[in-house]
Amino acid sequence: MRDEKKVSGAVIKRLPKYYRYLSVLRQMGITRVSSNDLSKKIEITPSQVRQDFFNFGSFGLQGYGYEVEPLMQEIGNILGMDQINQMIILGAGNLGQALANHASFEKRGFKIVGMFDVNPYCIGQVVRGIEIMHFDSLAEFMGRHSVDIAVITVPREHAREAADKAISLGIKGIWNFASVEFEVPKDVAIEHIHLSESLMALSYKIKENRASIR
Amino acid sequence: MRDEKKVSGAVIKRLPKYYRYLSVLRQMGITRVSSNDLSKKIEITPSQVRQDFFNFGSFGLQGYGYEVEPLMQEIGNILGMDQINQMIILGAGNLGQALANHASFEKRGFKIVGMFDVNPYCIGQVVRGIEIMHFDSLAEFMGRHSVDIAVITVPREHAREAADKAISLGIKGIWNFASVEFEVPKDVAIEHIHLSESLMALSYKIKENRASIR
DNA sequence: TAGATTGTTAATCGATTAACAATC
DNA sequence: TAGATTGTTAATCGATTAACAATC
Repeated sequence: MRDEKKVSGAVIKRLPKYYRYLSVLRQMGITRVSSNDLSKKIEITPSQVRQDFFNFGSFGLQGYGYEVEPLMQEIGNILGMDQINQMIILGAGNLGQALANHASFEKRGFKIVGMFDVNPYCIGQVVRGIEIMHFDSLAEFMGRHSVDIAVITVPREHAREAADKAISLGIKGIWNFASVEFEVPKDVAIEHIHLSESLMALSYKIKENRASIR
Repeated sequence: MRDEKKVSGAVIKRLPKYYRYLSVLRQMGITRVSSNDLSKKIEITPSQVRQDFFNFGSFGLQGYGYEVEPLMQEIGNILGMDQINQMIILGAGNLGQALANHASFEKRGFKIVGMFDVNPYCIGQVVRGIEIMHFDSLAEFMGRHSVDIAVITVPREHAREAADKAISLGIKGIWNFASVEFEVPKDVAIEHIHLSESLMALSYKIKENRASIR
């Protein structure tokens, strides 16, 4: 890994795309790929593919291209797919349960180990083998388990509180679905899924398309 | 609106953030805000706030700042919040139902008018007042209703098929939750929510944090 | 070897930031 | 009027693209 200079967010956002497409190629039995092939699928230039990889080392062979399997492995390692991330879901409502049922996360090494809520109605229910526990037992649970990621699917007004609690208990990353932005300590990673922002951007694009037709 | 030159995606992504923060200010009864105030909350520079608005016109008053209410109105209009977008949900599984239950979309003018699936078990069920219909009746339904947006929450392998169907029936925008990327005609807008990509980016950040601690 | 394609440096482009005149 | 803050142009920075030598 080229040390020191930090890799830009734009590059990181593309890595999973490479990873996904490489897994498709592998499934198709294709063992070799060029930066040109990759670039077409991800809709960027071949230059950028090579520039992106260059941030982390050299994974190809001049005059030949890249071996699919080892390249996928390398990118996977960069992304941390070589280790399992244990997750808890804070907020076992519709969205929380939908995420718990999303089998493909587990295939990628993201394992849900607990779900928490305050609603007495859903506590004790079992979703995909995971029992929904009361939020009050979170501290005790995290004492017994090594949890890496907290998924925040509680209502907006409780999001910060849930995140703060998880952080104080030593969480490493937060995957936030509540439409609030909050600050976290530098050593806690955070990714936001802002559904309504995405929807508003879509609305903008639709409006723009309508305007350009007229 | 400054015509001709297309507004960059980065700007569009920030508009909903301004909009959201303005709605918070309004709720707090604050009527006036400066680019400096706004910039602190969105974590950008005051320059960028003004530059962003400059793409669309001038909404402020020199020496004074911006009136919260009218500014929010303007940004809302740019984003198309002045009209209602009718949505259908294709795929009434956990995620589809979670989105249907997400009340805040409707407050922003995104109205779910139908849900579709192929699973006989869920067809006929009613979620938040919306009956789940069979996918086969989609064409007939869209003939009777004016639908703007299709939300794709079917499994990955059926995503393209569902999108193609909706496009052929005249959909204006696609909100895609399936982890596949597909091409759509230029006059169809699309926004992707790539959950596993976000999760992988989170994994990267966590790994990076761990590395920098050592 | 000849052809191909990477790794890597240099050039370009676009987005962000700075500066400041306009003006409330 | 004096002070403040926008609107807008110019400077800077970073990311993307191009180019090409290295080399398989």
